[in-house]
Amino acid sequence: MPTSTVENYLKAVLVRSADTESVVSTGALAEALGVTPGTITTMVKSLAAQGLLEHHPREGVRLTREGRALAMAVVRKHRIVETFLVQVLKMDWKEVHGEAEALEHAISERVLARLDALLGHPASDPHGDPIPGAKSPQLDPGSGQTLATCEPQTQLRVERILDQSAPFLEFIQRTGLKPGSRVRVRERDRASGVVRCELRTGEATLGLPEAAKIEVRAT
Amino acid sequence: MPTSTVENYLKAVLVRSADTESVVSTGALAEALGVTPGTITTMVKSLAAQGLLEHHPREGVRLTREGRALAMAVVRKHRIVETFLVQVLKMDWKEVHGEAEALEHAISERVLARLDALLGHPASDPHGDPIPGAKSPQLDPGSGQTLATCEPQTQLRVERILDQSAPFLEFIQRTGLKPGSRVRVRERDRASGVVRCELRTGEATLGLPEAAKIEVRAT
DNA sequence: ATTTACTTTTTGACTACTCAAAGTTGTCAT
DNA sequence: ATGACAACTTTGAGTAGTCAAAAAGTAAAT
Ligand SMILES: [Mn+2]
Ligand SMILES: [Mn+2]
Ligand SMILES: [Mn+2]
Ligand SMILES: [Mn+2]
Repeated sequence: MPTSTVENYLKAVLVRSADTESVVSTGALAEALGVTPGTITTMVKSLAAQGLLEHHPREGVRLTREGRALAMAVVRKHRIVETFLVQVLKMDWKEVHGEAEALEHAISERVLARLDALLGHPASDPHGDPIPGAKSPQLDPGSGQTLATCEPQTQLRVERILDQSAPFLEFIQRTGLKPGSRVRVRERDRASGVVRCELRTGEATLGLPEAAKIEVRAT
Repeated sequence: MPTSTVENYLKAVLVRSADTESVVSTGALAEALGVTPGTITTMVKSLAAQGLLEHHPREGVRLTREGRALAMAVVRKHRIVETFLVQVLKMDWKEVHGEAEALEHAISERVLARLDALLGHPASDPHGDPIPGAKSPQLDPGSGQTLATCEPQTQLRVERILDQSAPFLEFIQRTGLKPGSRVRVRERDRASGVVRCELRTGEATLGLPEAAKIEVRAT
């Protein structure tokens, strides 16, 4: 069985890989995992020796099929656990990430299947991130549209929150925006970078960089 | 934060300590934890250095207040998780122990409190083992009566299953006996060691050693 | 073609946990 | 007392994961 360290490393590579071709730099992994660059190099060589990824020295790292499958299973656990914590245990969706970070390594396939059934086989987690299927292990296409790039005045639905840092989740919680919310961009000022949105419960004002972190889809 | 290894060691000491006075032998711990005796000696010295237990060389080991509190918290998590797995996820009560063995180290106090509330603050787990309270951290008094020692012909209630090995759980599952079951001992043959019990759904026959592993209380 | 700055890798060291095998010690039967 | 034996501890070694600091490579700026 892979250790939780190994699972965390592979997951970090997965969520930072745009496509199957691209490599992820060791520096980015060091940053993401909160360890020194030397540690990444050491670990990456060990993971490569185990056939979980390819190390292209001074270039970066790419998952093998096996490594990707393992990482995807971890992501699936993480997102189902988050969904459970929010929907069943009624926890705040801005505090579940940390809990899931530990639980994703302790949940067996058997328990996972039960949770998934209890939740009605959800397609996305509380942040709007897609849950890779049990059999169809594929990751997010993503509409690519955000509040910063969408057509103004059209009816939109918030799909997912791209930035899941604590301060940003805190911020949008106050605006009332969350996955599933209906919104329409009222006005977007190129110069000042202000985006004003109308939503069911009132109005929200955010800056352009913030608007870019909220993925939407036309309805 | 203590590692899960430390938590498992302390828990193993706790559940093998009759009272606060008695010591647990390192050999018993090696057996229980599935490691060599030398490993226990090494770890025990390290735990003693951390103030979690006292090591009396060649005698045994005793938890400190701090070590006992930590171990009790782990037992509480273990038993609440088991209860959750059975009551909410409808898992088989003979397969939840292994799952809880891992989850007990990954559940935060916050999640624990939510689970506890969801379950209605249960007093005992699916095997009948008492759940130490959040504030009143105390462990099982236990009636001490078993199907092997109780008064025959009286109305009894199964309190807990003392032997939780897979084969025994498998066995009593077939008999229909489980915590909460009503039973009456019909006949107990000293010579052959056969104990015949009457229960709601029929009759169960077990050997004396098996009967000793089922704790009951008069109703 | 050098220099500079930045990233990545290497090296040496340390903690936590574990085992196999050798060494001790306490107890109990002679 | 004297062994003999079982239980326990010590020793030496190995894996996994980590860091600090030194070394090496890359690429852009001069
Ligand atoms: Mn994790
Ligand atoms: Mn999420
Ligand atoms: Mn455990
Ligand atoms: Mn139990």
